[in-house]
Amino acid sequence: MATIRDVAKLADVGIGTVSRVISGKGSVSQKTRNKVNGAMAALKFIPNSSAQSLSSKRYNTIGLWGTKSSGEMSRATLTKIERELQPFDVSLITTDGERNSTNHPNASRLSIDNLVNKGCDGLIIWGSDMPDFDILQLEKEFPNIVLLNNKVDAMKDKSFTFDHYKAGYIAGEYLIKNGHKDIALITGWFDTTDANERHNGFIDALKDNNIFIHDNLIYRGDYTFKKGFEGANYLLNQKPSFTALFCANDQSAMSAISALSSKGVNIPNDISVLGYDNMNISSYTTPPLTTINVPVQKMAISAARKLINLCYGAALEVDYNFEVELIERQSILNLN
Amino acid sequence: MATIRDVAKLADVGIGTVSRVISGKGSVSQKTRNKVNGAMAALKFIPNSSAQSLSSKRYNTIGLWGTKSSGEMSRATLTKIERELQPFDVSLITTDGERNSTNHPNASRLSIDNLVNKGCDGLIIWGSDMPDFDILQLEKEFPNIVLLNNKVDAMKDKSFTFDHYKAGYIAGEYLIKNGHKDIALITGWFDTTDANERHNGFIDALKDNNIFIHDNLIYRGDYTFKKGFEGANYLLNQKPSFTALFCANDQSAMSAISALSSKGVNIPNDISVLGYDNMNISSYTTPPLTTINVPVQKMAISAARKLINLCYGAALEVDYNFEVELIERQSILNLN
DNA sequence: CATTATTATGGAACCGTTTCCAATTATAAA
DNA sequence: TTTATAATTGGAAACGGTTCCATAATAATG
Repeated sequence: MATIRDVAKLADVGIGTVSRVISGKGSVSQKTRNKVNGAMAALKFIPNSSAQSLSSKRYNTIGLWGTKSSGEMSRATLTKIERELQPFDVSLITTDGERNSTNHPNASRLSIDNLVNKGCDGLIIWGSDMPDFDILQLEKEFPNIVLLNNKVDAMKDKSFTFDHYKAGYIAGEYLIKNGHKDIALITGWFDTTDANERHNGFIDALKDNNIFIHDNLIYRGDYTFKKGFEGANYLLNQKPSFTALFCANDQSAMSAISALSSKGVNIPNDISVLGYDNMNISSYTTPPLTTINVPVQKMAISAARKLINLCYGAALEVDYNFEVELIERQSILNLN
Repeated sequence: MATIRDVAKLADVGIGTVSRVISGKGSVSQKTRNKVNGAMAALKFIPNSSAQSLSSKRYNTIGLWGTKSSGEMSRATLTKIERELQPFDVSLITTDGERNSTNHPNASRLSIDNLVNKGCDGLIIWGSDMPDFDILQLEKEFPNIVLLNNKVDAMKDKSFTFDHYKAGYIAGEYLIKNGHKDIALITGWFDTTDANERHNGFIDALKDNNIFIHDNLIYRGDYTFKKGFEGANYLLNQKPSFTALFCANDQSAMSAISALSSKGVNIPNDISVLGYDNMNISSYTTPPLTTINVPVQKMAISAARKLINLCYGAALEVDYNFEVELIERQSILNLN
């Protein structure tokens, strides 16, 4: 591997000059620049990134921290983020982060420290698996962080999320508007603010219309296909019966549809199903799923841009307003 | 940030000793070791990774190269790989790689070089989007590479894939065994050996039973939901009619089912659908999809292990035999 | 043409490790 | 006790860049 000194020797200039040509900073005459570029090409010179980082304290890398439960952490979204970073020659390190637990009360912070110590200029924290307190603490020590699909009030300009309460409310309203009164629920976990707000929004919408969900008709799921399937089977055996089912995400909705259909239930004629997320699959369930569109990818893009801004100072357009929207397809029957 | 010299001073030892304590290599008396550990803790010392890489030429990072078309490059598989790396304190850099095209005849190689120059000890190349010739060339310059879901004959010990031909053959045989003679196809792209072998295996199985697919019943897809949907609609309007449809992957199968169902076609009574991949979703389509299980995650794990072995010498158990298996669910009708 | 401001340039010093060798100390053998 | 051997230890040199400062070359000014 050729070093900057080899290049300097071949081009018959000083190492400082070579460095200036590489970085584009400082002034170099056109003539010398050409010489240097020629030498670099001849030697197939590639700057050593460790040496660059060591002396410049810039890593050209950003970290992404998220846990399994950020299930939406789909490859597609990662790709969107990578695309934003590419023009700045920044790459992405991903982690399979850990959330805190009783055994490991510090797990999330530790897995983040690992990432940071690896050397990254900034961090995207995906999802709400890290307690607000820890986030604020982290930000003090390492300010280049950005939250994706989570919000901390003291960090408004670094939070990229949308109104989960409103989303839940819209979902509830929609079912009511379509004449449903007997409603069942397959929930997700309740350990994130997101999940709670969404749930509250939904319940409030019903409440505002004097509709209440019977306890028997709430099934505690976990966003997986599996629980959606089991949940639907469970609910089918409950009293009272119901005409509409709201699922915490599209995955559970899809598997719920599958479970119901296999029991001879027709969707939406017998039971309507409403999803949440608007994943790719949801256009292709049978029948196509009516769901709430969550603009994850847009949020991801803005989060990435904000982080680039924080880390490298580039002034990029960043959006903070992400609208939730109900996507009507064919899994809801209008009872009116 | 404390440096190794700060630690040395506080512990009243030489920097070499500190380094030896950090790496665990070389001999240090227990007494000194304790002193040093104490000093490191007191100073919250964290070794600077750039400096380590610069002087040791070890990056503790491996790169993953794959393109969009490696659609299976799901988050779940990434996580499996990360899990294998974690014990070695190695992290994963992902790229949204580019395949070669007429405009960019060297795109794949360039995007790989970018990754390598970033500093990684090894590389996983996912899918068959890079021409064999380029792979062999790359291996000469950078031998720490491993192929996932692809095979190059001269690199048997670095190739982690399974017999795509056999998989295709099994698929074909299964349809025949179930009495199907009028068969339609939604294919993927044909620009990878995988895809071709799978296709050939399927066709050969039919051929061996004197069954031939009518040209009208082959729809050229691209593994997306979209094309699966369009393909199914297209095929429905073709003559001759068919009783079974084989899709190049589960995504197209799922959307094909959706398209067919929405036209009033009953699966499997009117038309049977066979998928390929055994993705998570395929248990939860309506009806659940019969499909070919492709052991991507197992392959990924072994690929990661082999790479760790190449890069860091650790002797890990590595598997090269990945069995394909037909998963019977409810999307195929037995006509016999 | 002399003087001043501006642009170019070379290279030492530094970033924070690892590695190696020489020197020292401890241990075992004689 | 002496000598040979092994275990520890310190620190210079090296890894390959960036940065800054002193100096040289060039351009602008009066």
